[in-house]
Amino acid sequence: MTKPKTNPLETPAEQAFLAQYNPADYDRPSVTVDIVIFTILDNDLKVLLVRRKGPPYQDMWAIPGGFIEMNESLEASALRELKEETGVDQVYLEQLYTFGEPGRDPRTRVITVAYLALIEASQLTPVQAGSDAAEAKWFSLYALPDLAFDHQLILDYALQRLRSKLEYTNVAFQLVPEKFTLTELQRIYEIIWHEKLDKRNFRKRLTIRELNSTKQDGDYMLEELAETRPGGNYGPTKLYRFSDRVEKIVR
Amino acid sequence: MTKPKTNPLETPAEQAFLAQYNPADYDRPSVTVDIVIFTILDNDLKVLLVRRKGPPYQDMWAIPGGFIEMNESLEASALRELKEETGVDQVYLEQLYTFGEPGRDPRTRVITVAYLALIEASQLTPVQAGSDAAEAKWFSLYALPDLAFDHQLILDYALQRLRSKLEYTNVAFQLVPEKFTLTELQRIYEIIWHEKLDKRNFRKRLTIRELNSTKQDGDYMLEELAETRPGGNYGPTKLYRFSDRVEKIVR
DNA sequence: TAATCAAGTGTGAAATCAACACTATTTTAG
DNA sequence: CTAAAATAGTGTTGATTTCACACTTGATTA
Repeated sequence: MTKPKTNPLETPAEQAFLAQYNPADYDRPSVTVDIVIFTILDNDLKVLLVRRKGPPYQDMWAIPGGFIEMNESLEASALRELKEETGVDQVYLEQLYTFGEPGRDPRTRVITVAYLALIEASQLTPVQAGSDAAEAKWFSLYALPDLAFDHQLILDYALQRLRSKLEYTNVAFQLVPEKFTLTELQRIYEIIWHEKLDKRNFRKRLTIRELNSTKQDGDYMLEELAETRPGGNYGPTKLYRFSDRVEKIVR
Repeated sequence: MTKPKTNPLETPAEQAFLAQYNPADYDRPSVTVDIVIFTILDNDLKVLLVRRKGPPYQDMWAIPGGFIEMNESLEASALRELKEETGVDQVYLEQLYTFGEPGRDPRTRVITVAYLALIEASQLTPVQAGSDAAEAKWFSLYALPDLAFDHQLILDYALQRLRSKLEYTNVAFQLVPEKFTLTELQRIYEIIWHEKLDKRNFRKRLTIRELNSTKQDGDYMLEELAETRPGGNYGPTKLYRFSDRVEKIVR
């Protein structure tokens, strides 16, 4: 178990000795948490990037993140970073993948646990979205700058995950305001998948998934409201909402 | 970005300073890799566990694993541990999840990157499977002992992943010998899902999936052989094999 | 007030899924 | 050696799901 050496042959005595070793005695990598934060803004899928203030990769854009603290869970760490960057803390958050190639940070060995967060645009105050005090900016996923470290890889991974998750879960709900029209919901899918969907089939699938999913845990309910969109739209425009917003989807 | 402190307000000068900090200066957790190794043995789904030789959790069973080395990728680390435990190194290996709750190891902060490995029973030499030099043993997933650390949680997670992966990929191929009958393949599914499948539907789905999947990357081909099983079976027994065994499935 | 724009709604053909039973061949037991 | 037992192998039907496809209604805007 507690084998710090590659040597495959050890006497029982050696094994017992090694097993008692304190893990704190060994070389340890740094561990960071990076968060891919997606939102839908201006009819486009955007990701939040921050500009690096110092080397390495000075002035390049990067996924926000930081070192974990010793008494903090990975998820708490991700939430803390997220709050620091966006001011928001009620979001969908999911662990994505852990990247740990030895050369990925030129300074030292850094292992990063990547998270995926979805936040709804209206939760962002204009200050956070626009301010450059922290020099953070939303980028379209289809017009990205060169990224620091292996962050392009992480982003690719995140997009892939988001797309496939959209197929069999209700994560899209996290990207839509409290009240919305079905057309707005459809746009979310179209933007993320980058393809046009058929309106009638989309609505049909929604009600079918609705019925199937309701039997499960982590419920939600697509609820038709009596209200109608105040202004700015055409035709009859029913509003909907999700009565039980999903806190978190296990997988 | 490179913020080791929680203090959310920093002057630009402070930020620039922090950005230059060497990550090696900070508190670092220990990082381990744990591997959930599944195989099918005796008509049952088994996982390899090792008995702990020292505290904490002395004498309890645990998922094999160990500390990563500083110049080794996470995957290489997992492969090394796998080879040490089983002698096998040509296996399906997939990153599962990273567990990092502060209290999960009583000694110090230990973050573990869990991997899932599938190995085919015939690749195991009787020595590794039976020897207790390393005190490793295969346990049925349906008759597990109490496990050290949060390893039960990791195992639950792994089983869940395996089951769902079986639905939309061909990972089962990793658990079957070079040549096999369709009935044997079906048993793999039945054992893992813990439910009986319809023979005709199973075979039909196989050929359908076959046709669909072949268009993709990471191809495989279910190939019918002229041979027949030498002995020990009833009826006509066609043998099959996968002509291009899958190295690795991305997800 | 006429023209434009998006909302909203149903059907049929094709593919997929789920349930279901018998015959042929080999092994094993008497 | 012959009968009984065990497993291999094979299609059809009805139900469900998927996909393609077009017109009417109502609000906005010129």
